[in-house]
Amino acid sequence: MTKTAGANAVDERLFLQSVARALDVLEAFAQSPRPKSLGEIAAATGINKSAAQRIGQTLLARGYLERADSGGLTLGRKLLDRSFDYLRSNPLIERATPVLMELRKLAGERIDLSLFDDTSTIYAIRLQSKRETFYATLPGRRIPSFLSSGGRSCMAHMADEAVDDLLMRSNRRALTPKSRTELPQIWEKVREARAEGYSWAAEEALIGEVVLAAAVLDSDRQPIGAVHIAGSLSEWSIPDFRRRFSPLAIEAARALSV
Amino acid sequence: MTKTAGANAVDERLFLQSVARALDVLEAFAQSPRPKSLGEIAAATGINKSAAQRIGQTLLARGYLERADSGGLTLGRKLLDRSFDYLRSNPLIERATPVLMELRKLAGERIDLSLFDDTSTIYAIRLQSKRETFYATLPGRRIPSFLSSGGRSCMAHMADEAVDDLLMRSNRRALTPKSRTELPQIWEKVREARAEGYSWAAEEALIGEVVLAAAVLDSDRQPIGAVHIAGSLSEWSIPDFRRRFSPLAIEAARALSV
DNA sequence: ACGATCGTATCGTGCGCCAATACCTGCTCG
DNA sequence: CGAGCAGGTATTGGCGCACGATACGATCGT
Repeated sequence: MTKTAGANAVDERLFLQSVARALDVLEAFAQSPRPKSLGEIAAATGINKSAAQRIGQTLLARGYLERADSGGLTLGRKLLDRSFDYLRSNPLIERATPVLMELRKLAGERIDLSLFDDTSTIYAIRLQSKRETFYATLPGRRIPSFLSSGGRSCMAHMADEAVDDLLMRSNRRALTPKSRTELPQIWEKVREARAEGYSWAAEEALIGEVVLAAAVLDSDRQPIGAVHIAGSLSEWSIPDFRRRFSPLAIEAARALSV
Repeated sequence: MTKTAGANAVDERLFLQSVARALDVLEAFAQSPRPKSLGEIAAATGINKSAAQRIGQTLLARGYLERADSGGLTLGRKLLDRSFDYLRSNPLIERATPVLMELRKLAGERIDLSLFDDTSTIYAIRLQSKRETFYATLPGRRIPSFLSSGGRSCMAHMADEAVDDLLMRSNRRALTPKSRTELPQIWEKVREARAEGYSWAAEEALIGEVVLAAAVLDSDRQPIGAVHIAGSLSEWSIPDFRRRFSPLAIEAARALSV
């Protein structure tokens, strides 16, 4: 449970305990999304049963929790509304959508837009390819920045110290046997991304998958996200894939920058 | 702002005011997703500036709000995590994903999975078609049940009185000139859906679009969602579209039921 | 029949939140 | 140039909301 410390710290006296607890309850489902009883919620969040009851009832009344068939509580549909509002509110996503649709038509492969969020990277928009058979590539998924091509392409636009700092704070756990977890290996990819203008990764997050990504920059030239193109190694060699799609990703990312 | 009244009412004494207010703040962005100042938030939610400040700081610290460039507050990326958790937690979505992917490969048109939520219908999964050019079809979008093919296909599985009740509670505002807003017109479509096993709608939500949908039922034979297939009227005549895709939608919905 | 665990309900107390207020800063006016 | 406004930030005393212990009936599995 990273506390999002430092970046946006807040005066303790302005911090609402009950609101934070309510968020704790919702976040408790991140670890295991199964329905939970009041007792489980209390245990998972470290609050007592009474508080869990009150928070549960409140979130239930508002639709952020729902009764499960089992009698327990599950996450509620209202959460989708809030994430919809977020997607609408983000100007990058608004202007990215048509560009990404066009890109997918052109490339014919899966296109993702990821948002750079420090040590992790969030897939915000996912446009499946025609022959996609991989399991649930849901929007909202987070991937560690250090092993995603999108994260590395963003790091390529950061100062060396900032990259080092990010990598030090990352929990560098491998997702596949091919995941690069050692600092020199990752730095090598970051430098490559700086030279080439994009980054690529083969089977570092998912076996059989090759991805390349180019960073999207804001008006201060800071990376805010990346455009990904993902394909299957059963259909492409890595050199062919890079040669064919890297110009497309770079061009799309450039169009979305600033 | 429907209050989700009745369905899950709650003892007032267990209702946490500050949690509800925090949710009010997040929901305030639904009306207009632009960044808001503390004053705007206070005005939009009916709380005073002090409370808005405290709630804002708390949600900011947790990542559910972020500072906008302008200095105001916007929705935060953390909202995407919660909606991701919801999607993972919903068993229908889990088992639907591979089926829908297969369906899209087969149909070649846009596929949606919607969740039936009383007077409105939420698009939970959206698989774009190759030639999709329509503007941003984001997941989490809500459409009134009465004019969506998915909503009507769900109504077809409800008792007459329940349908009447739902329609009476709906705000039957047209989205396009072709939207059916009068009760007899809607009932006609519901009866048609009962007879055919699916429902269709042409240009009732979006000009140039034809959609058909079949309901997904739970173990109690209650409708919980629908499988949609959407195409463009520039490519299909309505009879051709119905003839070709209705069996696919019905079959997929049946596979997902129970 | 039983203990365990579920959700629900009650209640007195304490402290966490309330709202008013003041402060500082950067605007945009006249 | 200074008044005026709206922005975010910080402080405070007092009230009332939320706290947590506790108890209740229902439903399980044994």
